[in-house]
This record gives sequence, C-alpha cells and structure tokens, in this order.
Amino acid sequence: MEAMDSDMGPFCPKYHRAVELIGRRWTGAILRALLSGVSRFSALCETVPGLSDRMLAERLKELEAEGIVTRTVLPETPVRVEYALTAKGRDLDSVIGAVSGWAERWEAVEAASKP
Amino acid sequence: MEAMDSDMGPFCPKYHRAVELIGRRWTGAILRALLSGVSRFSALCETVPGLSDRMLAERLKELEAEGIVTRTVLPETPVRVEYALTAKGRDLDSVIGAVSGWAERWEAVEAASKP
DNA sequence: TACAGTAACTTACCCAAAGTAAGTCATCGC
DNA sequence: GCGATGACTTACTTTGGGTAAGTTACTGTA
Repeated sequence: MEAMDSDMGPFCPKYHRAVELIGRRWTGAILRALLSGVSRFSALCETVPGLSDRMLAERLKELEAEGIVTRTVLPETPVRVEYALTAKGRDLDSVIGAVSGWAERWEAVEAASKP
Repeated sequence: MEAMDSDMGPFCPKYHRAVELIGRRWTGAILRALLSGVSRFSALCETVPGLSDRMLAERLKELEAEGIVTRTVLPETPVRVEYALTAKGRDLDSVIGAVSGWAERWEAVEAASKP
C-alpha cells in the first residue's frame, strides 16, 4: 500500500537536493563523460570544452563526497588519478539519457525559432 | 541509416546546452511546480522554499525565451499572471521523473552515510 | 647535477551570478 | 486619500565560478 513512485507534489526536498547537485555548472557534462568511459583527470579536462582544471577538481570532490564517484591514485610516474562512477553514479544514466533524449527531440524547434 | 538516439559520446553540445539550462539554480524546482499544476507567480514563489520573487521572475523569463513556458496576463485587478508549460516544457516530465526516481532510489544510502 | 617536463592539483585574485531589501504601478475597498 | 494586493524592477551586497600562476613529486635528458 506504499506509494514508492515519485509523488509529483509541487515540491519535493529529495528531488530538489538531487537536481541542485547534478545541475551545478559543469557537473552534467562531467557525469556524461564519466558514463562514456573517460576516467582520467586530464582526459576529463580535455573532453569538456571550457572546463578548467580548478572547476573539475572542485566538482569531482563534490561528487566524491556524495558517493557518486570514486578516486583512485595510480602510483605511476607522474602520478595519475582515475575517477570512476559508483553504482549510485552509474544509475544516473537514466537522468543523462532523459536529458539527452529531450535535447534531441527539441533541438530542431530551438534552431528553427532563432534565424 | 541515421542514428537518432543519443550518441552517448563523451561530449554532446545539445545535451550540454540542455543540462546547463534546466540545471540552473531554482529552475528544476520551478519546472516541477509547473508540471504539478502550480501556475501563478505568487503561488510558484510560495511553493519553492527559499526562492525569491526576483529570481523567479528571472528564471521564468529565461524559460519563456527558450519556449518552455508561456506567460498569460489575466486582466483582473490586481493583475494576475499565469505561467504554463508548452509542449516542449511538458516533455521535460521525463527528465524530472528520472531525477525524482534517482533521488528516491538513493536517498536511503545518502541518509545512512551521514550520521 | 642541474633542468625542463608532466599530472594533478592549490592558492590567489577578480568578476558575474545569486541573494536581500526596497521601490514601482495599477486598482480596489474603506 | 490611504493601505492593501500581485507582479514585477532597481539598487546594492555576497557568493560562486573564471583565469592565471604556483606546488609537489618524480623522470628522462644534457
């Protein structure tokens, strides 16, 4: 008898926390890159145009604190660091997929309305 | 022979534009409120805790410019304004649903890890 | 052994975005 | 005329994001 689905009330704290976290600047792009297999710090930096190493470090730290990514230091030289998604992070593919789908469905409309 | 699905490459400009737009501060909460039927300016303001009228006005203007909401002035007195989602805006329910779903699935884990 | 190079950060500084508070405009009931 | 109301503006302060340079620890070259 419990309603486990999203309640769709006008305001939901859980949803709000989530959308403000993954909606922060650059975070969406970083998550997509991680989902498609990019894992090293420098590779992530090069993947997302306009993203600085300072911001990348800050966002990765946030995501690590939220249990969305793990950080692994490879003791090579020079030292390399790999970032990987946890189960919680991989589960965000549903969100990234939904955004991608929406963006694809409506891109034509956007492009048509601004000549 | 055309791949219409999201390509899931490491970076996608369409996805990026979309996630930076709907991920801006407050926008996710405003969209959810609109989706669940809240339509008047003051009602939106009261629905989202912490949202100021200044920010609400700014976000609604952006969403209107993107063709996601429409603005209708009701010539009553005092004047009332109703905001409604366009088809493009209503289609965001897939995104909001995905975020809500993720947030519900992982809330327990979050709560458990911070005593 | 000094030196340039590399990866992954830090620190320091600056500006644009977000937050707070107050003001505007038209209209109404009193 | 006077205060109240709804939907904003305008003005100002604070915070977060952007740019650039410095740091650490090793390594390969001269």
